[in-house]
Amino acid sequence: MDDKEQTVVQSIEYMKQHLQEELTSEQIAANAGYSVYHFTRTFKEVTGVSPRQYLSAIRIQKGKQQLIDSSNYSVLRTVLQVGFKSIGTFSSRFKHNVGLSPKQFSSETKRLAVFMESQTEYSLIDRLLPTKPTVSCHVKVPFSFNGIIFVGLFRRQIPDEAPVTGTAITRSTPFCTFTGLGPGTYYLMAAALPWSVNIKDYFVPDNCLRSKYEQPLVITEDSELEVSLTLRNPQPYDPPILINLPLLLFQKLNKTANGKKI
DNA sequence: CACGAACGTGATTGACTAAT
DNA sequence: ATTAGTCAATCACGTTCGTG
Repeated sequence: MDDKEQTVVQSIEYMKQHLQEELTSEQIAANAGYSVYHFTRTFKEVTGVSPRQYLSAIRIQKGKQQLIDSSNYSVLRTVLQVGFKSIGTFSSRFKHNVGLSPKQFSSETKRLAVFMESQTEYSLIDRLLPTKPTVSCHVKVPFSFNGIIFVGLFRRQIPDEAPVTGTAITRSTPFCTFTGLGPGTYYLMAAALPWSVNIKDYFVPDNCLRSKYEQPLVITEDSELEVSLTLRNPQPYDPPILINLPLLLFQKLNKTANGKKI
């Protein structure tokens, strides 16, 4: 790790240790010993997102952990431990990020985990319509990996909301094609969830292999892009994965089953 | 190249209300 | 509890420029 990365990793630790408090970028920057201006730049350079976005993401991620861990469910307690001051804000942010409200998340998680486990031999092949624009993606997977690989196109550089489009693949067919995209700028990211004994790994997947295409993908009406992703080990400065991968898979399979276009 | 400062603009926040 | 909406204050992003 170079100096920048170390600074950022330290700051992330600082954020995690002070989650309950109000934190401004100013404080975080001061802790790192830089001005807000320079710190924000450095932080974004390393993580791809602003300190603020990152902090929000950590809060929601911690919330997910709490909701999975705690046997006695209480949104209010979670909210306070995670640094939100109003239940309403937490609830709506959580829903936006995770796709389920805190309560639903808490109650549906086990069911979704069972569903995930049942997907060892699934096939999810999108019909290849020749409609431009298209983005074809090949994923390089380590030989040792055994699990399910999620690939998606996101609006933001952090997977904190459902992808514009996404799919799941396996090592045996490590490629996919996205079609029917509107013009715009997208970020291509992948996460590889190994089969796990701990359901937390499915819902708070911060130790999974991942990959992000370095450049933003600028899609115009007749784009035909071909890109390649290489899965790598997680880095300590990687932004949390807030989206609910099992849920997205579940929803996608349901749509497919209904014969609807994805 | 590493860093700091100023500033306008747009985004985010959390406190509301209110309906479900 | 959740969701949706409003709203004012705050915050931070990006840009531009300055310094050594």
